[in-house]
Amino acid sequence: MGEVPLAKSYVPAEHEPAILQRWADARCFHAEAGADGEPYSIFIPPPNVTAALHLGHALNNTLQDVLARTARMRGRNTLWMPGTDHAGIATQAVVERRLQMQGKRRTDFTREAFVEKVQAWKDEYEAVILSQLRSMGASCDEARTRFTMDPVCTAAVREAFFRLFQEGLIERGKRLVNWDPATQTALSDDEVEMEEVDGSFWYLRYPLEDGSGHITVATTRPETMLGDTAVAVHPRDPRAAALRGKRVRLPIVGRVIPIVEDEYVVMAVAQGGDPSDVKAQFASGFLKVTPAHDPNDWEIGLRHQLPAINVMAPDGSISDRHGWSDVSDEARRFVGLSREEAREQIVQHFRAVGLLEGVRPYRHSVGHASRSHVPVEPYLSDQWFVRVTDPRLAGSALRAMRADQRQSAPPSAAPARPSDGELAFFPPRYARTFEQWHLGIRDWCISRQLWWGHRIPVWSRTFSPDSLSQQPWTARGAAEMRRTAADGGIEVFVCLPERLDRELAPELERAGFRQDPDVLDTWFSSALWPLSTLGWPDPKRFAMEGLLDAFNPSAVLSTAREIITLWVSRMVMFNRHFLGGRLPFRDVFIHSIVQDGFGQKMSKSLANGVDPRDIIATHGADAMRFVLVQMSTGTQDVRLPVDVLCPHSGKAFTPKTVTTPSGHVVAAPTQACPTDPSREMVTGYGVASGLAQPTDAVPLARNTSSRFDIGRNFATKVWNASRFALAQCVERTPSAPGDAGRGAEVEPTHLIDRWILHRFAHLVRTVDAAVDSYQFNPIAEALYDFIWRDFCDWYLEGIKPTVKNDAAQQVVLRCVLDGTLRVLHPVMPFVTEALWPHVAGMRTLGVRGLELPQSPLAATASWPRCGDALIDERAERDFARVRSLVEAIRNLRGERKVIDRRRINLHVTPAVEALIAQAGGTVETLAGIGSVATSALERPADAVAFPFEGEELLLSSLVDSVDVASERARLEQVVRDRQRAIAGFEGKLSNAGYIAKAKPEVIEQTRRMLSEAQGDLLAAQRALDAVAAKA
RNA sequence: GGGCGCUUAGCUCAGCUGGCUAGAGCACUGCCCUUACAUGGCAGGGGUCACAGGUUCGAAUCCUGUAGCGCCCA
Repeated sequence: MGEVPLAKSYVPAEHEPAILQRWADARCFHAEAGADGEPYSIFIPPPNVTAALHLGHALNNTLQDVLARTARMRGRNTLWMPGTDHAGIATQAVVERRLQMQGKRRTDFTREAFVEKVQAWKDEYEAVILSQLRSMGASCDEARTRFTMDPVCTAAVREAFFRLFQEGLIERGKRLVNWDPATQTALSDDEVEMEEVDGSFWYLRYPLEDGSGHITVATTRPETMLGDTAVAVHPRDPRAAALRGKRVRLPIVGRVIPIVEDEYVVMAVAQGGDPSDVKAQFASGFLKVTPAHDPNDWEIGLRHQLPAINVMAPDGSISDRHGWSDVSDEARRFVGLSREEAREQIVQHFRAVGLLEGVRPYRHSVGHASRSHVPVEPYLSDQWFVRVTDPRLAGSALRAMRADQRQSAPPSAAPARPSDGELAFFPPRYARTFEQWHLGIRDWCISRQLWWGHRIPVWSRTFSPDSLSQQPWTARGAAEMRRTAADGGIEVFVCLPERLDRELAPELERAGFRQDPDVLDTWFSSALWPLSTLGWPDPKRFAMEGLLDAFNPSAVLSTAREIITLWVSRMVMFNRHFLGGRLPFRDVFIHSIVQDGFGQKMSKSLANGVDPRDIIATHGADAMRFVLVQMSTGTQDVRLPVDVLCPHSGKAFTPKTVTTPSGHVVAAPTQACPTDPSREMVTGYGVASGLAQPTDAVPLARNTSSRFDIGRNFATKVWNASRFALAQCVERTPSAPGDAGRGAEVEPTHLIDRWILHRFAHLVRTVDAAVDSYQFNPIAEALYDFIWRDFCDWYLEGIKPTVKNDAAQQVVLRCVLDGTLRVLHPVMPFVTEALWPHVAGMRTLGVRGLELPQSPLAATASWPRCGDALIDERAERDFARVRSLVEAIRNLRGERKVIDRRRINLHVTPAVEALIAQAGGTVETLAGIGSVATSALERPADAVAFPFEGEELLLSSLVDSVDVASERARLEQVVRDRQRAIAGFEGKLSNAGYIAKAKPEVIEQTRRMLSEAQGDLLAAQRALDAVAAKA
């Protein structure tokens, strides 16, 4: 080790595979429950198996890896649990779409055969996702990789469902759900996207029953009028009193329905509605109430005990077989029409009979199914629900919140639970999202009419009341629930725990019971992720003893904003419910969203996401990780302009764009080669939209982005700085066996050595604080500034003349390099691991106060421990003076275009001479000084003066001849500059309020700066006089 | 409708509890292929901190309002 000379530059692809292999061989990311160190765990938010990961995932996983690697190096027993999610509806949809292209449908197959096809898709993408994670350097415990439909996860789902069922927290209910008539399944709220559509407001006249006239309702969905069971008016509407107690006769249907008063109704402007409210401008003041087909009407129906009449079939057509019984002859001709046709014909009818008062165009947002893109129908149907509104669930989630992040008092609970008040959000503002959600939470519909997912373990049968005998199932370990159906029959629901499947399921089926065909909402199994992956409820069965107690609760969940309600909430509720109040994680970190160059979120459906493997190919994994960490600020989402990489020429270019039907800007399906326009390529959007297919001649183009250049350059810089540092350490003293890095220690004496150690200690402190508060951008900034500016620009340049012959300085150099690679490792694991054998292999002596125990791998090296001995404020101050002196001189050199090679002479005062002596050659080296003269007595003919710390210093032999005019101009500029500064400081100091109220140290600092500026001014004026004398 | 965020250099973004002359990277200009690094070095130009009020000795930072952009929930 340490003998192989380092190549001239760091080429990621030449190192990454070998390093991955090194980590795999060492199994250094595998965690066991009983291992040394306090447990630290993170559960990966399992990515959907619908598609490969994009940079949004890469961002989240990089941040988790930074946390995991840091924890591991700090000596924590660290588990990062990887895995993937089956994503019921999304995955089924992609597979169905693929079948559709072959002209087939799901129903052409048996359920088992179809599920097998989805399984094949899952296997393919699971493998892709896991390999993406691996190539990013994610330090997951691969041996523990889980999939949400693994047997171990299924066991948890079954147990959770059974317990909730037994506890009365699962119920069968007729509710309005978001129904997708195309796929004929219920959708959760988050599977519904609002889209702006051009619709209309139709104004329909409903005659009053007593023949005294009519009222006019305004609606955007006239076809639902068949199911109207009331008309509502705002109680403050001036017309309400006269109508109180009256009824209307519903046209077409003939149903006589009441007029109710409800504050939900938007008043028309003419009746006192808010003129600035668009709805009020369109409102008639009367609202048709259709509880079975509108969520707001459903609520009104509940308030006024109105019947709900469902007039549609699951496919969205008008139907008299799903709850509509009072079908009149006139209404019969609408039965069987699609909802679109029904709308048209009903409007037609109203027009024909003179009851259509008007139509006004209206643009409004309508919920669309996120997968099938058809308008969602609020639909009354039988579904399974989890009663999350129960205090045992939602209330428990609220009580878990940390007191300082809560706006409202938590619901009281007896008894208090162990993790009450421990859940914290970073950034804290997201606590509000969590709290608001739980305060307004609604029961959670968990059935999905799909084939891909966890099948609902409930068997049911309807009995007539007289034939219902004693059912034997509960006595044998099952749970049972009964309810009376609309037709008077008794429905019996039997829920089986998994262990009884084999025995009881066949018996149930023989007894006429049928298993619910539906599957559970994906989030049901996701909600159990921190439990199921650790073997709950039966760790022995899966050889996972001890894991649950060691690694649950986890340290932190890192996820995106919208997940707070979808997933975070449900994990908190379930984990606490099933583990006696224990939280699934103590901290929740919400990361920023990666957008494309047009400010659009990267998404699979838009295909504007960039595959992390593309960036790894062009820039390397470390470069990608560094930039992602750097982009992670607490406030803003991140814009990432994406370029296309031409497969013909290898050139990156900005693609031509098109606007999609949905109004998004994306790279056009095909692009021309930037050097040879006759050659073309296909973009990711081209493939995803089906508008283009890659071929040999027109291949798929990968993406890249110049945003990652800085990361690539930084990795190169680290590599070369290390290479140089290693080359300086000529006097290698091989470490004695067994002395494990705690041998003799060196006490640094050079100012520059003391300074860099101080800076290093400061770096570690900064990174520690940033990691602990989940502030990722400051981690990257601190590393970059320290390594590039402090270490490379100042330290390495400064020690060049001395280090070769100074063994003690070599020790400092090696130790700082070693420590730096450690602190950098969590962000850039590959380049640090590649350098590690060379650097670690060379370490012999240590520096007092800096603990760097030896380790065979950077990944398992311990985090640097910096003692107080490294803190040296004095060195910091003195070196700051050195820097400003060097900068002043360089500034003059730059202005005069003095080439770097040319040595110049410096004339200084005794005070500055002392500083230069203390710096021990650093000033001469960094400023290109040939000689330092102590006397300001004589002024060489070619002298150029500059102020420094209030004194006049001179440089000579800068150039062969001095241009007096430009010299004067420069000095006059200095004078003006200082005069302006002095005026500023004096203004402050002459302000009585400032003197009276500002902090003393602030005033003191202003005074110091004033006096220095005054000294500088005098020096500049003296120099100006000297120039004038010459002219 | 409720909630949250953003607007700082040409571009992408820092700037925490108010206090040095507002920073970084890229881009731009000049000089330099000096034996770690041209994926580099040195120097430089560039900002009425969206707008209008207010609080304060002092505001990019705190408060109010206005305009624009975006996200989440309903």
